[in-house]
Amino acid sequence: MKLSKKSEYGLRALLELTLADGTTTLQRHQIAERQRIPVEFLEQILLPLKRAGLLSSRRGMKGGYALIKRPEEITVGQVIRILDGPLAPISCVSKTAYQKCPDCPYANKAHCPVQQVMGPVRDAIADILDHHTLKDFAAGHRKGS
Amino acid sequence: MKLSKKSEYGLRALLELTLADGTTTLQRHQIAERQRIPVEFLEQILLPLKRAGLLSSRRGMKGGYALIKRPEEITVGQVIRILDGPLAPISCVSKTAYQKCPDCPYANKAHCPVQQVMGPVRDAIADILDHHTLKDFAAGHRKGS
DNA sequence: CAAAATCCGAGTGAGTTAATCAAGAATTTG
DNA sequence: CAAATTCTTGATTAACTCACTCGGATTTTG
Repeated sequence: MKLSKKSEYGLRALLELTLADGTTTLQRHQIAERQRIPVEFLEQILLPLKRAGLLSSRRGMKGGYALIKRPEEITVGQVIRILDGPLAPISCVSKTAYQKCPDCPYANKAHCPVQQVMGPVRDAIADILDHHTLKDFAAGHRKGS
Repeated sequence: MKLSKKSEYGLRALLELTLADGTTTLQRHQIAERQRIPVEFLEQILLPLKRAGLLSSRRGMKGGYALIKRPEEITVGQVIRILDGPLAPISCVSKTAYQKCPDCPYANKAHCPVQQVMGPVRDAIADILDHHTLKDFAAGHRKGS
């Protein structure tokens, strides 16, 4: 039940980009400094987010990254799925990537006790993360500083 | 966000013990066979559960394991905490094992965006797992077979 | 005492995580 | 055009975790 550094950094990076949204693009090292993320690691986080269509990038001297979508259109769940894969705590209750447990003795899904507990857990997690957008994320932050 | 094999096996093992509750004690290999768990691995799962006071054991020829508490007194959350540690997806939102993230730039807990999202996630997970007992676990199973 | 069972610590191989490095391609500035 | 800056991409790595595995000690029964 753990959130990876990758996802954590990814969310914090997107937060920085949200705060700058519309005004400027941000460069790797700016994001990295502000959020204390190792630059080279950040690099490999921004790439999949770009490929997923969340942000754009420009190379060269005045390059950098910027959000493509609006903050209220990007959910935390989306980001975590891109960086870390399915939200489900066990693959047999995943909706986006269902997979039978190889050694599970319960042929019938409905009768597997693990699924009966973990199904609702998956739904609860997804429900929160898929309804929490970058906008909310940034809002909480602004209130603080 | 993943449930370990250890916890999964632990829950399945406790299910077997619940089904046998009152009638007999079960031995490692019986549990292992019925739930298709490697015996030696099962061993190191049952031990901490014993130390936590969930079950008793007897050594020697007519030995085995049995539940100490009643199934409705043991929650899934408890079991997972014993075997895998805190439920929280990130230590800074854990209630049983809070720890500041070493590199988090947000001094004030209330203003950290990560905590604002993950706090509710932790609560939702704990709420489900701490209200789901072994009795429920076994009930779903019985209905099936 | 011998057989059968749990107890317990240590070890191991594969895989994942969190970075790090280096070479390359695009873009802008002078 | 050349140099500087920045993103792009793939490879590599060190540390750690996961899922077992093993060997030996202890306890109980027959």
